Amino acid sequence: MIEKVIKALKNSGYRITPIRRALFEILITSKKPISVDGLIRSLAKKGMKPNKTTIYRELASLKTGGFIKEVQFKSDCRMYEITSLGHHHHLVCTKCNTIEDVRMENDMKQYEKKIYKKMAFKIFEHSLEFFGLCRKCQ
Amino acid sequence: MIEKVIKALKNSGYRITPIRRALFEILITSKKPISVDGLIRSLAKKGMKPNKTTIYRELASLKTGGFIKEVQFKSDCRMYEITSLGHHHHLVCTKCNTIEDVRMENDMKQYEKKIYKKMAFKIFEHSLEFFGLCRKCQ
DNA sequence: CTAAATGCAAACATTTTGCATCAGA
DNA sequence: TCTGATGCAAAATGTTTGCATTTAG
Repeated sequence: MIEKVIKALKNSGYRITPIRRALFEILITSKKPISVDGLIRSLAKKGMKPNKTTIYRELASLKTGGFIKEVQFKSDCRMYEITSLGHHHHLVCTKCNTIEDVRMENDMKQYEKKIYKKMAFKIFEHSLEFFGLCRKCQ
Repeated sequence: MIEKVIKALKNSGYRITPIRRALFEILITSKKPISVDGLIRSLAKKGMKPNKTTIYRELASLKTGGFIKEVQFKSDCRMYEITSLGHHHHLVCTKCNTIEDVRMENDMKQYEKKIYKKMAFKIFEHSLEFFGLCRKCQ
């Protein structure tokens, strides 16, 4: 998994620096959106203390390259997830703040078609987040 | 419409100041989410030049009171809309940045039930935004 | 009259920019 | 070697706080 991403990065002209490799290890194993501070904490656990600026620049670059996706829940800070996890939605627990992914089979396709017919708005992308209580917090 | 809201505000103990009244006039006629800067621009057109702090405090207070709702699209700044418009979703044009509202009949209820069965996650709220091109920009 | 609303300055948090140095390929 | 990556300081942006003054009811 990680080596596949590394290869794709190389093909896109990115250099494989220790920080960048570590970032992807974190994003891949995290499996859920993670904030800049979360990334920096995870990097610290790996013994790396990169500058915040580096992380911001890195995330901007990887976003442009299509390797990561930015998501935003309510007023909270921006979070990032790796795109290779595929399209999905988020379950945000309003008590413990954990985030779970959820995949819906036929997704929103029929809704999007309906909307196009009704409003002539051509949809390319959507974001759907659910807020509530996770199993533990109920 | 505006007088109905004013009455509700009074009942909740809010004072009806010129700024507050103007804010609601703007939120009601706008019919779509509007940013702090947008609000300040609209107020300026009405000849009012309130401090930004006032607007932030006002929005925080009205949000707590349940009169307005905060929405956030991608990396863009926070936007606000009046809650009395009812639950709906947004169509965000990625070219001209205009926002349209869209209402979906049976909404997401069946999805939310499915998710509860599958993941034991109890949903209270959701936010759904579509990104694409509006009629004019296609 | 009195608590709520406002303005102003300053603090705070997050993100971005400029520039010099470093290092992957 | 040479350009992309990094660190550091400073700036820019968006939002909040403390405190004195004003004002709606």
